[in-house]
Amino acid sequence: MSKVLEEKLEKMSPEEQKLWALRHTAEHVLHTALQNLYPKLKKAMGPATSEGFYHDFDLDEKITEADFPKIEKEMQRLIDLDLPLIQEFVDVKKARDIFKGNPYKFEWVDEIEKRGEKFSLFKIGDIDLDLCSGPHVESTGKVKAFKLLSVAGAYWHGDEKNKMLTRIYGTCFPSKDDLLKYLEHVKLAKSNDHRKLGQELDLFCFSDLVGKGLVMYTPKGTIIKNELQKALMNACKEFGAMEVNIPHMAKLELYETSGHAQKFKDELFVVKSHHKEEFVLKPVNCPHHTQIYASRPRSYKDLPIAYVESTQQHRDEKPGAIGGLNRTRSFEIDDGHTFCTKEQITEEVIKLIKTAEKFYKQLNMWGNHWVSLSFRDPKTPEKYIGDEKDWQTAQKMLLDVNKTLKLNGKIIEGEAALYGPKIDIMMKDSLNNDVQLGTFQIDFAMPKRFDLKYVDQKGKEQTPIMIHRAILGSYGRFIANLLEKTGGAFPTWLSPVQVKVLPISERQIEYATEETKKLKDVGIRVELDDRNETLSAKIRDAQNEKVPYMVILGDKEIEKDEVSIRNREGKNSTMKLSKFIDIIKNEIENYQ
RNA sequence: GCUGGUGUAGCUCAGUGGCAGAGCAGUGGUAUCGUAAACCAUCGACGGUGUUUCGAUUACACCCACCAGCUCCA
Repeated sequence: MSKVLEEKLEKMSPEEQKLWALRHTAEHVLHTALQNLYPKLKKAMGPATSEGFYHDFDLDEKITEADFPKIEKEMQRLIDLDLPLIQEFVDVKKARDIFKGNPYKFEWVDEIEKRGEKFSLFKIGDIDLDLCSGPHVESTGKVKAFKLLSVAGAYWHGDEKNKMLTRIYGTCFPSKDDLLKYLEHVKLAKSNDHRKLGQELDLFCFSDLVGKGLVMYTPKGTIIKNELQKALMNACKEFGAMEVNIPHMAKLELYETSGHAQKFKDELFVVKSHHKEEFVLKPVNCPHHTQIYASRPRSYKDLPIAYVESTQQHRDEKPGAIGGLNRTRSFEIDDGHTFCTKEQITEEVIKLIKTAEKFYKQLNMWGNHWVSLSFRDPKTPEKYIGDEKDWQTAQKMLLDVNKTLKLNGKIIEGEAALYGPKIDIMMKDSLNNDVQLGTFQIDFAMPKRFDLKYVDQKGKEQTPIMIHRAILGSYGRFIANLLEKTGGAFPTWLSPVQVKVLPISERQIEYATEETKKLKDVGIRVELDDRNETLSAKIRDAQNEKVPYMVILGDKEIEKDEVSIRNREGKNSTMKLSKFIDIIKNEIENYQ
């Protein structure tokens, strides 16, 4: 068994290990069934995953979901035969003999030979023999509830230079009940897809005329974005950050100096001037911020200097990478850079992450996340800039921060930024994919490349360190995630419409207009539903819009000079309008 | 960019090699209504460009957009 797999299994509970073995067996059943149905197919590889399993194979014939019933039937046949899974060990020669004509398995054989491990094979009855170190359940009959989910392409070894194989995803559970529950859960999560909710709640849109991956926020979506921005900028100013503002383009030279141009040249938008000049739309803000820092001499007494702004960035992403609000070609982020001494780094990062924690907690998002310690991949040093020693120092600092703040971060090698390691706040989206929101990055390299300086106590010039940071990251991604978590029922302070006034009949419209104005005058976002509809219809619509409060006005309310309040949970109460204003104002202020 | 799929009205969905259908929304009316959909009428669409065909929304090709996955993500 490979070291990686061994470590992975060690971390699992006995139940998880059992499920893993079951899914792994289901995967063998899948590839055996495929081999039976498509004799020309070349098996490549297939593991169990946290959600199920998949198998990658090479086949000229096209396979679509329409073929699933046929494949599932063959799988069921193998399951019904209740074939035992038997482990065998062979030598190199035998292994090469068995997988003759299959370059993928040959590669595994070479790899295993190089590692000096034993050639372990698993046999399903007498039908299938595959290179595999297990573990498995004892027989195919143990696979009680499985389902094929989707078919997709996947590069061999995950490298786009390699051939694209066909991948079939499936899942498997100990019982039919568990499987159904899982499928139901997936369906529910998909119904909370931010793209669907954004359309339904009228928050943002796209246009073919404007272009792919270019989002536009509607008035309601803009309210959410602006409220987040206000709250965030206030939070940042609490620890002394100063707002700055930069243009959306710069000369290519700026990014050649920072190192971005070399690494991301295919993703830069180029803007041509009529004066023989060429600019690029800014893909990041750090280089601009270094130039604000560099605009005057700095003393150690000035440090740390923290710049922050909410601003758009533009990246010409590969078409296949674009989707919804999670990856657009123009997006706003809350970006900031702290210039400090080496000694100040840890304290500054801690301060920033604490700010983020507070911000996420306000929105009930702290706890849904996991923390990635995104370190560099020591195997591919060419992907990064800066000194080896600085990287080690920075990564050590992030480990300390992780420990101090009990972030429970996972080290992910290869996820670092070009110039330094990061601590990333990660969330799951409605499709269970990881998305990065907040990020905190230590950068020794860029200040050197821009030749940034400060004067220390002894009057000597020193190079500062840069901390790149975003608390919520991209507003689009953040709003998408918040939408998927809340189903669109935003807290009152973020709700585009906080109160909807519903007169019961035409008789109350005049009165309702006055009450609406009173609410508007105290800064509450309120709408009057004066359509010629029944109360039930108005409530239904307001409910679907996820409006936190409805103010219902009929003859009774007018007579008593009171309002009837219905919240979006369906609870009713009656009170004076002034009292309602106090309650809602209080709720909004306490949130922020 | 790659593999596979999808594209019919603002939204959700039918349907067809020969006049494209519904529900909701919108608009005009009637009812003046008490906590999740009143009633009647009415407007509105085959993503684009070519090809085959007497005739293409339907078949084919290309383009565009969207979806899932892979790759990428400063």
